[in-house]
Amino acid sequence: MARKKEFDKEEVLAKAMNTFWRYGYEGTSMQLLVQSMGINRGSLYDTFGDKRSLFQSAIAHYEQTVVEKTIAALKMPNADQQTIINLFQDLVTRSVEEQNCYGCLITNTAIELCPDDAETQKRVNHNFRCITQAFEKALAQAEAKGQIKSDRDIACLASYLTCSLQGLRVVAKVNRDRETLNNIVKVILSVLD
Amino acid sequence: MARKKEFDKEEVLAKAMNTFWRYGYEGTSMQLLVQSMGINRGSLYDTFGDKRSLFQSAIAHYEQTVVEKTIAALKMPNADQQTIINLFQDLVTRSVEEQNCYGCLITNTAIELCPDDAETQKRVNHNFRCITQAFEKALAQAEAKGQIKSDRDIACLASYLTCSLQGLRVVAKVNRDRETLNNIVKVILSVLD
DNA sequence: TTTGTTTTTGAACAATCATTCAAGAATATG
DNA sequence: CATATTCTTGAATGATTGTTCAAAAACAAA
Repeated sequence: MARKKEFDKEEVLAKAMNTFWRYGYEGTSMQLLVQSMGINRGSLYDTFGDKRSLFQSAIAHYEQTVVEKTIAALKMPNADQQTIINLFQDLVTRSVEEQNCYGCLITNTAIELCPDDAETQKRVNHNFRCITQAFEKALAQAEAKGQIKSDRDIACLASYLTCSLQGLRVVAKVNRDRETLNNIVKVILSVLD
Repeated sequence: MARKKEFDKEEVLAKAMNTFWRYGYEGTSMQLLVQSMGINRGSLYDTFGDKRSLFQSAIAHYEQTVVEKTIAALKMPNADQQTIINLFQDLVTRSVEEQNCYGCLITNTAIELCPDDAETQKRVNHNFRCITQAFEKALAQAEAKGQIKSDRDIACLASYLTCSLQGLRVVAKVNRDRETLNNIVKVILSVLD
């Protein structure tokens, strides 16, 4: 009964996500978004609301795609200690090899907008809990397999791994030397022995 | 032979530092700086140059004051394992108790401006190395006292502690629950046993 | 084809951005 | 006191900020 949208909503949202990922919230102007998303100003506001709303949508999309993909292996029934090791080693590899290393959108957002923006803080917090829970699942299975001593507190270990992940993302922003990052990961993971 | 400055340069620089600390680089406008520093626009530009220059000065001042104060204990001749433990526990206490918790200016800057801004990246990198070196010194003395096994690689442990510090600052931005942070610190420090 | 609805378009908005500059005020030296 | 130098002041700059809106275009149903 009316005109059709000329663009795919999810597709342009992914582009907005990448722009925010690259330049941060304050560093991304609506003009830049118009260019990177490839749609008109009006269409942008009509579809996604104002800048803040678009950013929230972009974060949500990041959680559903990038984060979900990263922790998918941890949620598998066969996840164990090796899965955790792989996750950290993959992060090092990606940090070193990818030319455009923007870090993690969630980490970046935590630093830039929290704790001033309560809604965003809630979102980031929820995301950290999701990651921690995924670690818990893998850790529990690792313990069942006898890879981890049964007297260890799995919840604490999981929070620790999430924290270590954030630390690595900060360090990798300024130092992308493979050996340095590998050495750090070795020590991080030595806790699991 | 001329008029005197009506303000103390270091004093107003400290105010600028606090503003950047609170709002980030992009989030801080020159208007806000004029207000928070309490000097006129012209005086600001005349004394500190443009926004970017002022920011560099502010970071340098942060390193010389806040960071230096934090790692001073690690550099003492009697520094050892307990000194490291205290540093992490103090960070938790401050994160939980201080109403205005802006995190660490260096961490915030690493996330916001690196790796796009090469000069800033260099500066942050240098700062991380300073912290790591301070950890190394304390670790070496801890090893000499027999608090740490002699087969551990102290350089790796030091990089790891710096990384963990960054991770904690990210987590503390969104979760200021004392127990959670304490549990993470316990695991972080368990590496030193 | 006409009508009703939605999307696209691009100009326009006021507000804020970083930066500049000329004029006035203050101080130290001659 | 006169002069030279520096600092302060506040208005003004043009560019960019996020946001709005009316008109044109496209489509589906009548």
